[in-house]
Amino acid sequence: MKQYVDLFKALSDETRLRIMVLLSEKELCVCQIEAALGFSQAKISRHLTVLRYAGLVRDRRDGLWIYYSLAEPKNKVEKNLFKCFREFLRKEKFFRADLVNMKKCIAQPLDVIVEMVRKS
Amino acid sequence: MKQYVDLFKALSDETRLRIMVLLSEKELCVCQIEAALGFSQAKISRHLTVLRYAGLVRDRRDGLWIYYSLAEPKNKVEKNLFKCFREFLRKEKFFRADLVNMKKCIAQPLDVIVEMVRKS
DNA sequence: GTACTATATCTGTGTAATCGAATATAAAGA
DNA sequence: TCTTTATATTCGATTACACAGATATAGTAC
Repeated sequence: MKQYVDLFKALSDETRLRIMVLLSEKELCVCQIEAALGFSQAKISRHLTVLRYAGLVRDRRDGLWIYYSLAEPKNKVEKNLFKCFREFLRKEKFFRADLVNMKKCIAQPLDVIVEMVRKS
Repeated sequence: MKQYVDLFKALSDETRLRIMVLLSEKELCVCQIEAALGFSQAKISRHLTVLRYAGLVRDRRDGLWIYYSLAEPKNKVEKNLFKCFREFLRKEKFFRADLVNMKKCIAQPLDVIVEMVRKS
């Protein structure tokens, strides 16, 4: 029971929904998500922790960079939700805008992205 | 965007999840939900208001009694979620227990249910 | 009209979630 | 070892949510 409540609670926040749509497209490192959404490092990191705790995403370290991606769905509800992200939510205009912005960001190397984010 | 956040927020509470599973089985009036879950009238009513505001349920008045049922899904995400309730969540043991209890309750006439609920 | 009843809403209170700003951690390179 | 850097966590303040108990509303019956 708590498992499902936590699942929906993790998704009941705008920032986390936007992160989930981005990750359903592609594995991303924290600074790339930061740049794509234009939020502070602390904010992104905190929300990633919530998603990780709910078992929706997993992380992989590569030196200083930490990459996040969608986790394997643990049940049929999660499987269906992931399908919703990949097939339906990404088509909504606000999420499309995030994806376009993300594509633009990740075209640049990581250290350039970080510098860009720090500036603003 | 807010539409989807509200959708998941409405589902991120144990009482509301349990109500949704009950309603995905059958239209029910407030006192029947009250009896099936064993919560106070005010608590059930408050949560039904949240679900109604999120557009997940609709109500129908019949004299003094007000019946609730699942609303028509407004998009593919809702459609998929309703399918999750009907096909997957109802098979989990805690939700099964609610359904069994609900069946037992609704076998009695409404006024008997109300009397029963008031006693405890 | 009054009395009654099923449901909705308000009020006050405790708890949990979110935020920005500051600080801590862990890996890399010198 | 010392410095730098990407990410995580803590702190204090604010806001949102859930609850019980009391009250209001809207229908029924007389």
